[in-house]
Amino acid sequence: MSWEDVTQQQCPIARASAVLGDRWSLLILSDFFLGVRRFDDFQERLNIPRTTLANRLKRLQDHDVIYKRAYQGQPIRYEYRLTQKGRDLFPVITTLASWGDRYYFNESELPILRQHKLCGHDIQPVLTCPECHEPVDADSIAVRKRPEKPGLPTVKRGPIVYQ
Amino acid sequence: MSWEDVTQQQCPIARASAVLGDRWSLLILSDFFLGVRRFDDFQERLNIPRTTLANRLKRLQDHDVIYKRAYQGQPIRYEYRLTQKGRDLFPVITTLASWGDRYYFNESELPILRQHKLCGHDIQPVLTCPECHEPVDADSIAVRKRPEKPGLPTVKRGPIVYQ
DNA sequence: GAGGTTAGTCTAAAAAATAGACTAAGTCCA
DNA sequence: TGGACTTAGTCTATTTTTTAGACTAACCTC
Repeated sequence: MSWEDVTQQQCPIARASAVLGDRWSLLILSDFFLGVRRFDDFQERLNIPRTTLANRLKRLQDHDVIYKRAYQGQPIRYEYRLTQKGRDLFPVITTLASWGDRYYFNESELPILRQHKLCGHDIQPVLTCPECHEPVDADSIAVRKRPEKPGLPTVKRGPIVYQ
Repeated sequence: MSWEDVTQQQCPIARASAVLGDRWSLLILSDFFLGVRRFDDFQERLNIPRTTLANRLKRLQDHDVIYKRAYQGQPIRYEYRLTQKGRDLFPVITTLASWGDRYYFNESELPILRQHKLCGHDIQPVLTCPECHEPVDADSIAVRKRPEKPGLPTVKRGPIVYQ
């Protein structure tokens, strides 16, 4: 099975990995959420090779996560912006940043602070249930395969239990 | 700047990318949360090259995300388990799965369903503010650099604004 | 002792990432 | 009119990483 085949599996993480599964994409996305839009700014901030950056921005465009937009003419110059699909990666980047903050920095030494505009607190957002509003973690979720349906592809990678 | 240097930056996403920034790690983690523990199970489910899988499991161990545990003697065989640090990646995998679900599958065709044990609903968890309990997205967060402090390294990649 | 199981390692080939020079198309300055 | 600057890339040769697939170790069961 080629990597292309893997990414076409019946698995949302496989689809997401086709877009974000490499050294740089999460870092590039994180810079987008910090306001970065231009090729040279990404390149200098991340110290990413120019060829690699061009390839990544191309792939993010191909997957409709960002789009290219002229910000001046004469000479025409383009910048990159998040699409709605791209903006919807905010929870992924935020939870990853929280994890990195927790395990690689002391609380008083966090490099970036995130303030909730509504209530004014500096926060690390938490995952909650949209129905009962309780916090959610690995132990509070039961995972199962979608039932097989005629006409739909088989789900191969379901939950497993040993013994 | 080498990749090793990038990953030592004052940035939680850079640290996290040192662990998870590649084709396979998010998929491997996602399988861990589905209960997978053994080398051959990961290998068969993901169709990952055995060499690559061995390298990834090694790296996840080096970063204290998983640990190796004997599950039988004669012949002794090892399985892999998530550490607390690994279990704390649940919000990352879950939000990524939600994003993949939203953009790559119809609602009635989601491959994996997640039920909140407490209230019984099938859910896609949402990100909320731990202080005021309101949902949080990119627009509701204001980001800033930690103020420079003597004795602490400079934060180089802060938010930027054009014009 | 033949064949099976599990968790890897080994090797050569293919693919991807990298550093760094270069290009295009305009600007601004003198 | 020419030289230096800006920005968003491309080009090329080299290095690094990934890959496929055969092989190994150590013990089991028949």
